[in-house]
Amino acid sequence: MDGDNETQKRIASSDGCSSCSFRNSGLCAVVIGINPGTNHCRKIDGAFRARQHVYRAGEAPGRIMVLREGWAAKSAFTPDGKRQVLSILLPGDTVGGELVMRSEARTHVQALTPIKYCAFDIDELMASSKHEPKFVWALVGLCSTSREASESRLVDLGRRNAAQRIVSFILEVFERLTKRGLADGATIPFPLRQHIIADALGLTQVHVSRIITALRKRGAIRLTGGKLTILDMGLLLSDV
Amino acid sequence: MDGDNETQKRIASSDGCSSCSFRNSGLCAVVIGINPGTNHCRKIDGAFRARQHVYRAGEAPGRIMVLREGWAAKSAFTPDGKRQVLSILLPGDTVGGELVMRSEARTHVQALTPIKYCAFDIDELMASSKHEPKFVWALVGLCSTSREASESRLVDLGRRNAAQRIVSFILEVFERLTKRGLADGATIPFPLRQHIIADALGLTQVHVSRIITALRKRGAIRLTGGKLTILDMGLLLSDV
DNA sequence: CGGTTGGTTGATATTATTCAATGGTCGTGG
DNA sequence: CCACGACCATTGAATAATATCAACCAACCG
Repeated sequence: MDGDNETQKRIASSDGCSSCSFRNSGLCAVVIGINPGTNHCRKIDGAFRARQHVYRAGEAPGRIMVLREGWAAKSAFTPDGKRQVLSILLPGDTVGGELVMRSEARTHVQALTPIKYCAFDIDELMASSKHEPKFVWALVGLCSTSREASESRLVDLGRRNAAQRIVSFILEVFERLTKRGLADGATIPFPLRQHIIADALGLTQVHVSRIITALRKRGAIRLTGGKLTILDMGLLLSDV
Repeated sequence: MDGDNETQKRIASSDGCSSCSFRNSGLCAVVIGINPGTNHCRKIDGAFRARQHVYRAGEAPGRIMVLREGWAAKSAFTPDGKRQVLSILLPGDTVGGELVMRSEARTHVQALTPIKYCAFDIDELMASSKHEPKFVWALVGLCSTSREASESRLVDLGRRNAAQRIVSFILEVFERLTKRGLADGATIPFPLRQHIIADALGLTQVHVSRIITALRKRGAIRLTGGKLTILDMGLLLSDV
């Protein structure tokens, strides 16, 4: 589908955590809490270029990652090659939480922009934390959050039309970025191609184009140069 | 939407577990393992009639249940009242696992047939098991399984047509029942109304009717009297 | 400069919905 | 036993939503 060659550069920086804005949230907070001291838990920093695969279905990456910068998409493919994007991964998101339960990935994760991540070795993590209820609860939290996200996407795909899906998709991304402090008022970074949005929402790129054009003409949003601004929330919600 | 009156009968049978076919699987096995002895963990047996709500979004049922008999559906509703069935619950399934993370339900669970269940009080369960890694891992397992199910449904809704969705839905149910020993060869109980199937797959009841009719005419399945038989797996898969 | 990627637009085709009518099944009460 | 109502399934015709096909444009990059 796209010939990338898995050449992520790995930087052996033993602790970028102190400067990381996600050190106090999600998985990182728990891991750092459980393995205190300077060298909480061995990890590897790394990066991928836009469009590279982080891992593919069937692979066993053996590590769980936290996105530090950039966006990625987790997707599944039908036997006849159609793609369904299961979730959009934003900075601060955990990638590969599923690998704790089954070492072999069933989904593909692909970088949508250049990304930087930090990775924990699953075996080590399990060895040191398997019996730590705090750690396991963190996994429950991660899984539960992403299940809720899948379920609300399910409602979108099953029972809402194209315009409603796109609006609720935009709002979801908007809120997630805002919570992480990555929004600038009503403006968020929005590097997604229409094709990805289409594959996330069960639509075609052409149809996504039409609807986004309509939203723009209506004056509900501005979307240029990888930035999206919500100009009028009322108008945006007018057909949801 | 439907005037039911929550009149579940509660039978104070302190231990139906010894005769329960699900005592060695899923949540029950873990709870029994953690709280050994005759009275492993206080629980309540109960029943609902077909169509009754087990709980509604916004309620805090305060207990987690295991379905012993009968089928149920977990659904969400859009603001304009459309229903999306998130999952079909079969005998042996855990109902309300989500309530461990947030006490207030965000989904509705409704009995599709008369059901019997057995319920654990969440507070008690948490008090005795919160720090038991085995218990928490069981939650990870439950959540993870249902997330995978949501995700594969997501692929159906996003990227497959009506016929493909219906076939894969039938096969999913077939496999789940078979795993639990509730199938009789190629025949399974199938008490689902077309309207429920439609709401699970993002279709209309009318369209479900057409497609099932087509599957019957083609000789792929037999479906009468609440029983479904797969007559020809090849034919069934011919448009998937 | 030419190739590639991403986006827009129009014409047309397909898929699924909506509306509407009809018949079957099942339980309940006379 | 039959009549009744509630629920469920089937079918046809008309319509709406979305996909497909195809052309074109703009931006970007080596």
